[in-house]
Amino acid sequence: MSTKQKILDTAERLIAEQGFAATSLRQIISEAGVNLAAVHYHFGSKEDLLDELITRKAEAVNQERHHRIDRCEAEAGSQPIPVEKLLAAFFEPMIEAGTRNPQFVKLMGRLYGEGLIPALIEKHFQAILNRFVEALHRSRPELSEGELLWRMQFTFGAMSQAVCGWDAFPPGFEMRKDPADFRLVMRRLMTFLIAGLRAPATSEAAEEHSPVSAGHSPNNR
Amino acid sequence: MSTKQKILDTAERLIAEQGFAATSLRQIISEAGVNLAAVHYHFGSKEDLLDELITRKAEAVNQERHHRIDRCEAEAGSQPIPVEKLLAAFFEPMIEAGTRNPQFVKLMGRLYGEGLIPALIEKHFQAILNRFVEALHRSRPELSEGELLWRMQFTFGAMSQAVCGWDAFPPGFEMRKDPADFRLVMRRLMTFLIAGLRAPATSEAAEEHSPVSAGHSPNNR
DNA sequence: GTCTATACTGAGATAGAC
DNA sequence: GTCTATCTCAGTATAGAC
Repeated sequence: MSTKQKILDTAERLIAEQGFAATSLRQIISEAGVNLAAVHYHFGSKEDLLDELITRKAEAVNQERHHRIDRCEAEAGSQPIPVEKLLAAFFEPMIEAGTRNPQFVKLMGRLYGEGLIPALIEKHFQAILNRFVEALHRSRPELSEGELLWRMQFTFGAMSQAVCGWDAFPPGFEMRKDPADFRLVMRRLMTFLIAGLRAPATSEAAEEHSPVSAGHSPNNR
Repeated sequence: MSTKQKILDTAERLIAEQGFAATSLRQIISEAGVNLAAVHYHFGSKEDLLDELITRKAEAVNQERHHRIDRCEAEAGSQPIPVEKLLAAFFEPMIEAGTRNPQFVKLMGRLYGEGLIPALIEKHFQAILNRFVEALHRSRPELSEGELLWRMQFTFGAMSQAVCGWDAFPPGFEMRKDPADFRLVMRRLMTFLIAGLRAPATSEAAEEHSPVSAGHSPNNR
């Protein structure tokens, strides 16, 4: 295996396990059995190494996402795409990738949570995110753009916690794991997100006495 | 103002703006106008400084959370607490704190996203999280413990993105901000989360062809 | 083109003078 | 309580071996 491959594989594993900031280049090169300067020869910097890691996996996932949304739009004709189909188009390619290689998806979740390197997010996900939001806008035209964007933000926040797996659980809960595998967790995530995205619009009027429970009739559950 | 106070205030501001990893002690002491060793004298380490930051604000918020859940339980008697009341009991104290001091809430959101220092999360939030999950369990007894814990995880993932504010938005979307203030965003978050937490249980049976859209009838939206 | 050795700057941490 | 000096380890840069 080439030096470059050894670095990429080791980095992917360690960053998925520990996060980006917590993983030093020296740990990576030590476990990969290569020289420190080889990293900068092949990648330029730690951040550029991360960029390569994302590129080599995310491109395929994002292409598949575009194809699935294409198909949804073809099926729907002039109708909006149902929210659950849109979510499936976005998440299933990631789930497939994660089933084959859990490390990569975990790495992506960590990066999103760490708020890492906005330029990387932009470079690799700007296009597909735009498409997702615009399709969502057609599915939920009664939502303001502001509310739509925020729901997207909530969606990816929930996702990032989901794909990080049990690692991200608060200590004390992690011992209560059930044997849920990755795909079951993803289905639970979809259940949660579909309901959240389908929720009626939040009233924009300020409400002094019940400021945070707008848009819901007070019933049980 | 005492050296200790100057360090705490400057650290809170900078960490809220930049994140924990991205904020160096040297930047903090430079802006606070104190000596580097003073940080270690007063706090011991960068991590312990963070601990103090959390302690001085989170205690009050968590106490208020306990009081609100107490009141909900008293009102509900032997009945389960409705999900939206439980969420309000958990989030409104944070929203009040964030309205008075946006920096602190933003800092907490960043920490949660960064996956920072599980021991800190455990120390400051274990008790209240347990209470939240147990009350949620009574409200949604038909959900397995696994699904319940995951929904809690999704909930806090969404929350962490929400309180970080527009800072966490992918570049390209941040320019499309509407003038949503903190309280409106929080109400949108509640709308989203209440719907997600109320969603019917996800079927645990493996489904080969529609693996991620279980628990939902295929209708529009 | 690839990789090694080594040095540079800035990070957090610590010992000890005052 | 405070500050200087110093330690180790991080990411980075470069000169040169092969």
